[in-house]
Amino acid sequence: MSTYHHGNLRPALVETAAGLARTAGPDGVVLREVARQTGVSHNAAYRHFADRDELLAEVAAIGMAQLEQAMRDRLATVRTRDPERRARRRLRETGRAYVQFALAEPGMFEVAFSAKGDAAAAGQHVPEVDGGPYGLLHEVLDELVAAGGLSPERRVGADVACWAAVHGFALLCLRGPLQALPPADRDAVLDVALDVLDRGLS
Amino acid sequence: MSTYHHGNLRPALVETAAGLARTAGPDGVVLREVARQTGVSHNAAYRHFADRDELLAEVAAIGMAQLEQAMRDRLATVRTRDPERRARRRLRETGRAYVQFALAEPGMFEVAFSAKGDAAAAGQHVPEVDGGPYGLLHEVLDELVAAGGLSPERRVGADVACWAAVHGFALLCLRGPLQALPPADRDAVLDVALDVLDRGLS
DNA sequence: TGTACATCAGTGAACGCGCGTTCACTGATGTAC
DNA sequence: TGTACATCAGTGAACGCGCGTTCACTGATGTAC
Repeated sequence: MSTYHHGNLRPALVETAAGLARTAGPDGVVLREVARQTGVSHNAAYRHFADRDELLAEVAAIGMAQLEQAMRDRLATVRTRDPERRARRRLRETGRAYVQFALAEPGMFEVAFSAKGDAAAAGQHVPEVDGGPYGLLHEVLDELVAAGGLSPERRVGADVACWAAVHGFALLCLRGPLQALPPADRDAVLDVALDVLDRGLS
Repeated sequence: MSTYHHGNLRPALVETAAGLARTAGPDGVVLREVARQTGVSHNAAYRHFADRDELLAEVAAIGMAQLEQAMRDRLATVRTRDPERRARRRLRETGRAYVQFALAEPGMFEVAFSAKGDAAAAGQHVPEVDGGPYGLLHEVLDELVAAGGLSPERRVGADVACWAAVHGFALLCLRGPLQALPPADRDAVLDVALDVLDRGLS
């Protein structure tokens, strides 16, 4: 039996679980189904994870990493030269990519934000820059300050203002009253909201 | 048996369900538990609701109504006289009340936004003014335009920008990286975010 | 006012489901001598 | 190189749980005559 002493079971389970998360969200990550799809008995996972939550937390981390990567990929497409316009453009693309990921991968997005008490985050008040989507936003806002597009005193609450705006927009589209908005309108409305943000920061 | 021909079972079930929603969110609204707490057999609900989703939708409507009421109550406390300042202040209190309700009543808030396909909303793209929290926001923004605090062309995307900001902020606090933020800091950070919004609109 | 009867709004038992988790186990692997 | 043995990483069966939903039922209510 090739599944016996699989050798690679932990990552294999995580990968399967991530697939389920993608298509079915947090509730779709069911231990027995993960085992089934990995071709292993339904309790084998307990050799590698204390319980379901531990597996889910791993998937959440993957979701966060994917979200960050999607944002980084998008940032790399900005070709603007002028430093301030460039920084401003990068900020906007950050937000666009965030929303786009959330809408393209709603299951993963939801799992990423469904982690119970994240042990790492529990200690700190505002999350310190730790990489991840928040770290990236932080970087981009720092760039904007450096380029002169944002005064240091307004830099303070900028992170949260930006994040709240795109996060809220994404969720209003996913589970809220903007559900039925056609994609084209969605982009337009998002752009207007990002304009407000842009104006509010400068 | 006083529960036999209860006479008032439907509203009684909804009320019990709302209580469960408050304390335990959508997953807490369990038909059998609702019946149990109402003192009625576990299948009696089927005389009044097609299924669990129908009951949950009713609770969601209550949640929305409560949210709106919390916002209206807060609006009534604004005493500012100068029309533009007044309108601006009212807009801010709208947002504060929204976030405050979400944090004070996370279960209800989540249920309010967890309704499956809301039949009413499915037809329209951007929800028309229908009362509810969105309708209230709409009114307040109209006031701001009337008071000269917001130009008509910037009025267009203002609804979504405002709603996304407070909705996102609330969710980052409830299920996101701002979970551990102490309440006092939370208010301060929200105020900064609302400042950005305010500046972006004017 | 009294009675027959239709209708309504509950009941109790059961179905079928799938879950997370635990138990004692066993086959595969690697290491010491 | 061969063997004994400890350890590791799986297995299969079972537990206990609670759910949503359906069924045939029955007690209570109201109405027509």
